[in-house]
Amino acid sequence: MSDTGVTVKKNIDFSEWYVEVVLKAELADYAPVKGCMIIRPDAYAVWEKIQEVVNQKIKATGHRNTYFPLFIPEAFLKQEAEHFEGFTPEVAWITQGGDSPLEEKLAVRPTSETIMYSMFSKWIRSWRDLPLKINQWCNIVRWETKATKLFLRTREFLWQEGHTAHQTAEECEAEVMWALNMYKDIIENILAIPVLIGTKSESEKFAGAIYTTAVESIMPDGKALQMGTSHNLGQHFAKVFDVKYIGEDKADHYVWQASWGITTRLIGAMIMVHGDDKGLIMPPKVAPTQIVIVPIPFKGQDAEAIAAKTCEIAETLKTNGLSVILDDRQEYTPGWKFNQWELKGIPIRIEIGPRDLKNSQVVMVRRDTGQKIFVKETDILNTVETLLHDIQDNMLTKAKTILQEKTIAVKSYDEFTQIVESKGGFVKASWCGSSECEAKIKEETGATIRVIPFKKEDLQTGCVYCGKTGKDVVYFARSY
RNA sequence: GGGGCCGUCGUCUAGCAUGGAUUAGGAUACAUGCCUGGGGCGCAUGCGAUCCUGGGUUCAAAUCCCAGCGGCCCCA
Repeated sequence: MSDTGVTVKKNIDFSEWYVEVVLKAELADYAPVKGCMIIRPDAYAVWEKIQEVVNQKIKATGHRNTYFPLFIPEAFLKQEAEHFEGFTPEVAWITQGGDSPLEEKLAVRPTSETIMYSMFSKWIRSWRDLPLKINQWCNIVRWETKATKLFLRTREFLWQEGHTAHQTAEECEAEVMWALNMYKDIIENILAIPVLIGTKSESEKFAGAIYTTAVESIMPDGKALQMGTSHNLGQHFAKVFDVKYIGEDKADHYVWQASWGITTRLIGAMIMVHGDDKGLIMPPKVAPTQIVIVPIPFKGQDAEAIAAKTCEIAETLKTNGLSVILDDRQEYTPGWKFNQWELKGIPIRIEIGPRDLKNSQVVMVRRDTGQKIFVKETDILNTVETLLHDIQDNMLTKAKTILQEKTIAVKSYDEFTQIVESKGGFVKASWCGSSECEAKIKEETGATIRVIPFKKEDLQTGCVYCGKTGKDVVYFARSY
């Protein structure tokens, strides 16, 4: 047994498991610069798949892609006080160009609200220019000081940021919810990760927003992970960047704005939620390779027939739009290849050996359950398509069970701390709405409010911390 | 923010306590040839190391000391 495979069990040492899967499945690597990562082809392909789906959804609703500069003048960031205060601890600055110091230092964008809206004020003149709905795919930098965690916490990462301007508060609010639901849909249906949605508390909201909505999920170690955010910026930025339009009523009005984003973090979530002791498990809808075909050749004339058959099947699958690898490498044994492709998380493996040739069949093995199925040659295409759907469904179902198991409603603070400190997960509790209680809970347990759900609930108890009338039932958790 | 652990061929690691002779050793990977092939196959040969970086101590440093860089874990 070599150490090319994962050497620790997911439920024994989760952190180590995660590092090994990421490195050994060749998803990413540490860069020579602290806090930075290299996204390798298999992971980048997942990102491209996410981009494809997001692009399709945002374009269908009239958003267009753009590109804004990486550098933001200091004055812009300072324009909106709360925004500046929120981001300044983790902004990277450029203070010198070539040999000469800059007169005004430039921020490496931590997010693009300010530079974008400075342009919005130039572009928006009349109500006919609205809504303005743009998006950009880019890298951003947030100068983290904590330990690097590939995909989850790096100083530079990739994301998508949508920015819109509207005539009315209602329309803006609808945009915020539209983006949030789009994220929920993609994350659940493409990445097979079930999520909670809701708003963030005052202390957790985006710096400069009126309110922030978020998509949150729970990881197998009981920590929550924010999967995407959609902010209602109201008119805060419009007022400081002077983004105004002349309305049908001939009067000047400030626009209402929304911004929303998802990041390459999603890939980290996918790895954590779905992987097992053998390595990665890719949801079929994002898998760069959906099927791997492994010939089982024996010496003698069968070998050629098997090779021909595997080629033929690979071609058929490819022409039907499936992504296939035919692993006909001579230097590895079938068993070795099985392990390798399982590590990489390919959803379906097809084996073809002499026995199968004789019986006009193939062996299919699904990555999520390990189940072996004998399939008649004539049924291959149908079975593959059914299986891919089943695997996708099964992965979501499994993940939903985990989410359920890891969501526990509590009525007392004792119960609360006990759960947060033992198994973690989402702890559902009443909260009076005060940021003092929220801060105390964070200080004492490390748990923060992940979301305040849109659907009001009543646990029939007062605030889990102070006992006063519960305003909302919210989800707490320690988080990444 | 606080504490701890770690860094030696591509990878995993021995050596470090008690400084010098192991030529810095092994495994794995890689290359070549043969052999194998339904769960990490075997044999042979070969290639492969600024012992993380910089300084210090010493006749002598992978080994001891200091600083830095990078990674991991725990606590808040």
